[in-house]
Parts: sequence; structure tokens; C-alpha cells
Amino acid sequence: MQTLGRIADQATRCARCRSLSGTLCGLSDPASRAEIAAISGQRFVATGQTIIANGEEATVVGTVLAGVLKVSKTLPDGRERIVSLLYPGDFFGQVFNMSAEFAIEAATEAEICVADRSAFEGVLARHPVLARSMLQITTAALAQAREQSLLLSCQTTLERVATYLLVMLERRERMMAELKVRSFKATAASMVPRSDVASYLGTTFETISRHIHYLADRGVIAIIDSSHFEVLDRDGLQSIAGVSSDDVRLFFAPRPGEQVEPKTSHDVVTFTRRIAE
Amino acid sequence: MQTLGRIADQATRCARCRSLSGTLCGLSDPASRAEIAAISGQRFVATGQTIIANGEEATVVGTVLAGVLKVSKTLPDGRERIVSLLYPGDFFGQVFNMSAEFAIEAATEAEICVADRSAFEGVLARHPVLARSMLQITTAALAQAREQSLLLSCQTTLERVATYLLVMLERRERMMAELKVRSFKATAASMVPRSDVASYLGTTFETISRHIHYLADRGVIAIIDSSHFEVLDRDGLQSIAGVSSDDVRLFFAPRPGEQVEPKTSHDVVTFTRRIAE
DNA sequence: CGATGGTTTGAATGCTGTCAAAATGTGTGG
DNA sequence: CCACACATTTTGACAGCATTCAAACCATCG
Repeated sequence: MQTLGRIADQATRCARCRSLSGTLCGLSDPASRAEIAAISGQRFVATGQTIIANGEEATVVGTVLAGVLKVSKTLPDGRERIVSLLYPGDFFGQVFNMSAEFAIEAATEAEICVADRSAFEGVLARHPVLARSMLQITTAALAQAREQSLLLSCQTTLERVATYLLVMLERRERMMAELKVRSFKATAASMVPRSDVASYLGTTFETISRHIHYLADRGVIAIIDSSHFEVLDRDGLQSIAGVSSDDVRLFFAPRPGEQVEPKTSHDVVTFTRRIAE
Repeated sequence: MQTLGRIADQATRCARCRSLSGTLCGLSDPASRAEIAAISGQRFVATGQTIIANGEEATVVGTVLAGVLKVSKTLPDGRERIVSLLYPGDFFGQVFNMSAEFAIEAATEAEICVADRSAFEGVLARHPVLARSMLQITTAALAQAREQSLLLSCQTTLERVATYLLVMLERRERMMAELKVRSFKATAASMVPRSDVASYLGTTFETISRHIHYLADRGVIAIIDSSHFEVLDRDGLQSIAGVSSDDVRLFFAPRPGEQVEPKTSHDVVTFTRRIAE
């Protein structure tokens, strides 16, 4: 984490945040950005540290600047299930809801930008453009959560692992593109420990391990180390995952201006209009 | 579906819609309601009919008035997975996104109120209060989708079936309460066919059937007919489901004014503040 | 009455969780 | 640099649960 050591002043920090794709500040106008900057501050969180506790009062909202956060809930029997992983640029916390339905903690060392929830809600009320961006972000998060449901409802765990690798690959490629780095190897990197991946995919770390090695034996990927994999046969991985490349895209926040155009609309849906008199 | 036959004029229709808990119109102000009423109309959809096709241009948004809608995606291999079920009062469709990530079709005979998406976005832009309500609704939908992920990541299918029954029970009870009907039996009704429940719970209809009968043999529920069940031992069902009653609540839209208060906040989270100079 | 769609029940295969142990990697202190 | 403890990952064996395939059952409807 070379980013963790030295931090510049607020202006540079905000500029860096805006450069991340899909951040709230990146999507909003200068006026609301200024107000947000005034009420927010940067924090460093250690691995495992809790940012918002489950069921407690959620006083903060924020954006991930570096590292990975996990959105989780601990079941009555003590098992922890991760429902979402948040990466740099992702928004976290809930507006208009005091009580936190899910816990948010650091899966890795992380750097976040936080603001007081009610203060943020105030800014939201004063700036319609910001509210619109917020709605956009939440809508995207909803699509992502549903995509996650889709992933989990697949019966075989191999499909989930394959999809996870594809998403990780896409994530790295996007990051590389943002940094204007040309990488010649298709590398998928898992930033979080196996146990977290397992919880996220609704399985065990043993099963993950087995599937990773199965894919390696099959020549689809090559294992660089326990958390880095080179994707040798992307098409093969996709067919194993059983998802289209479009589906993978849903796991990411929408970029500013990026509008997904619909496919060929062959069938226009007609309704049985029979409003009674 | 006795509601399907006769429909009154727009005023009565809108009043009926507002009386449902958590509808967008119910949460918004009279001014925006009037504008929405002007651009929206009622439709009847037959079972299985597609309202928004997956990947196609999504031109409409709307609210469920009666019946059940399913949000689904068909995988490349032809299997259909249901990521969400929408009940009366639920909003459907996506704003700020032309392409539909998920298909929306009628799981039962249904009655919906639809509006042109771009026209609705216009209303949204003119009415900040409506935008706020929209954000609230989307936030609640996100929490619900995450709860769904949580449910699916549970390894045993019995837990999922038990949770499903609890949610159905709660749904019916809420509906009864709204209609001011005092019901003396704790009945859980599944409005959709077994195959849809199976797809929703990420399992097969055979497994559902087995678990239902297992619960009946165990005396936790009594089978009235293939889609109606009387819950005899709610606590037993909850312990099998492995969820708290709070978690069940997340499956529902927030009622106007209903604020979930947080539990005892014993541990205040502190951050390692070290902003560089 | 037969046809159809949905549901139940049965049997068998196989995936996946569990338990257990070995292996590998990582950091600390000698 | 090595030894050690610790955490994470890998590998193995086994039992159990769930999917699959198949057939019987039941309902509704023409």
C-alpha cells in the first residue's frame, strides 16, 4: 500500500478521488463538491477495523479511496456473510436511515473519505444535481447487488469462482486503463484473503482453492501466487462462468457519460389496455 | 384476482395506490403526484407477459398495483434466474439507464401503473422532494437485494425455504393490517408457482417441495394447499431459518414515517486520524 | 374423458461442506 | 541468517445434502 504513507492537502486529495471512476464527487457539480469537501475528512483504517457496526446507529457515509471494504452481516449463529465488496471509488453508508442494516469494515488496509451522515443529507437537500448523482449511484449499486444475487443463485460454486476471476480481471484492466498503463498480461488480482472471497461467494475457502487449481490444471488460468492469477483463456473462463461479458460490466459503477445502449429492440411490448369506464 | 375486473377513474385509482405502503406516490408531495398522474396510466398484464425485456431499451417505469412481477435474467444456457419479486406497492424499472439489465415480467396476473421513463425523469428533475423519495425507495431496494444475497449465501436450502415462508407470513400480516382485517390464523401464502419460488431461492422446485413437507412433518407448519401454509410454530420456523425478525423486516419497503431506531450503541468507532500536513 | 401443467415422491449420482493434516508463507526474535 | 510461531493456503478423505432424472400423482380445463 504505497498510497497509505503520504497524503497531500485537501485539494489534491479531492482531485485524486474525482479521478477514480464513478465517485459521487466525480459525478457532481463544483458547488456541491465544495460543500462536501467542507464536511468530509480522510481516514485510514486498519484491516478488520469496523467503520459502521451492524444494527448500530450509522452516523457516517463516505467513499473508498484505497483498499477494500466489506459490507457484511453476522448471523445469529456467529457466521459472517459478506454481501458486497467495496473498491476505490465506491460509496458506502446509507442516507435517510439511521440504523445500519449491514456492517461495514475494512477487508484490507484502507483509506476512506467520510462525512457526517446528517450533514451530508443536508447538502443533498440543497443540491438537486448531487441528489441525482446519488440516485444514479444507488441505482447502479442495486443492479450490482442483483447481479450478486444472480451469481449466488448459480448452483455450482465453480461458476461463481470463474465469474469472480472475470470480475477481478475486468477491475484490474479498468484500473490500468485509468492509470494509462498498458499491461500485456491479463492478470486477475484478488485483494482480499481467501476466507473473505469464500464468504462473498457463499462457499468455503477450501472449495475456492480446489476450483482455482482445477482451472489452472485445465489451462484456463495460471497461478502466479495465492492471490494473483493470469487469465490464459478468457473465453474458456467465460463459458465456465456461464455469464456474458455484459453481465460482468454490471459489477462496476457507471462511468460519467457512459450510457449503455440497448441491443436491437425487436419486440416492442404491448399492453392489454382496458381501463374501465 | 377479484381486483382485476373493475377499475374506477384515475382519482380513485391513485388513492388506492397511495394507500399501499411504500409507493412512490404515497411518499411524495401532491404537486409531483399530479404530474406523475398526468404521464402515467394503468395496465393489466397476463401471467408470463414481458413488461421490460432483458437487454432491450427500457422505456417505462412504474408501480405494481396488484399481482406479482418478477425481476429476472436468462443465462446464456437458457436457465432463468429470478433476482427479485415485486409486490403491490413496489416500484419497478430503472431511471437514468436506457438499457435494461434485468427483464421484468408478470409472475401472476397483474395490474400495474406505468409511465414513460424519460417523462418520469423530467418530473424527477423538477421535483426535489420526489427525487428524495425515489432515492429512499432505491436505498430500500438495495438493502432488500443485499438481504436476498444474504439469504442465498446460506448453504442449506432449508434455511432459505424457512425464511421465504417467514417473509410471506409477514407480508400477509402487513396486508391484513392495512386492510384492517383481523386474521386469527398465521397464514403464509405464496402467490407465485413453485418453479418461480425455486428460481428465486436458487434451488429446484423438488427441493422446495421436500422441505415444505419436512417442515409440515415436523409440525412447524400445516399445509393448507400447495401455495398456502399455516405457521404453527413461528419461533421454530425462525430458528430453522437462522434469521432474526429484524432481518425479515428488510424484505419490505419502508413505510412513510417509519424510522428504524438503532440498537444500543455501546461501541463508538474511532478512527486513526492522521491527515498529513 | 383426455390433455396439460403443476406438484409430489423416489432413487442415484455427484458436488460441496466438514474435519483433519500437511504445506507454504510471513513476521518476529534470537 | 536461522529458528520459531503464526496465519494462510493446499490437499486428502468422507459424509451429507441437493440436483438430476424419472415416474406417479393431482388439479384444472377444454
